[in-house]
Amino acid sequence: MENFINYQCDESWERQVLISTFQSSEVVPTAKQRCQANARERDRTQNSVNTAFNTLRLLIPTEPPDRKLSKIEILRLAGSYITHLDNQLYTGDMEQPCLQKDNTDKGTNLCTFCWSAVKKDKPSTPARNYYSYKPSY
DNA sequence: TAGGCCATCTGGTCCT
DNA sequence: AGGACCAGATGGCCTA
Repeated sequence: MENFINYQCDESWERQVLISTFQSSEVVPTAKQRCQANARERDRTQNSVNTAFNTLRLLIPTEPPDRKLSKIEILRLAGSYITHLDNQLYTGDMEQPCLQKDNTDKGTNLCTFCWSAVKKDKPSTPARNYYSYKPSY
């Protein structure tokens, strides 16, 4: 019969708790390393991934500015916003709303950020009034 | 209550 | 060998 020690992470998930003792020299480090890896992965997700999402979120203009966005919304809107800025950079006209091809490739639509500026009925400065959020990507 | 979103765990792969 | 990164699975929470 194999012998091993049965560990579980404690309630704070920071350390191993000895549940029961058996005999096996192989299982012990594996369980401890697993909890350590879990902790590293939590830290990476919270401190690295989520911080990156939060940083990116701050660069996306919305109305209201603190509007809650999901992660997929952040990614999609960031892409749309980059396209919007690229269009304005390409035309060199910050006053003229930029156009984007729609998904069906059958025509063009006003881009999300210019659309938002128009919707706010402040056409004089569209480049600075794209803070409304329309959930179309 | 179903669906969306998220945090966490887990095992695999890659890198140092 | 150990850590970083990644993707899949799972369960909890929230909202329409």
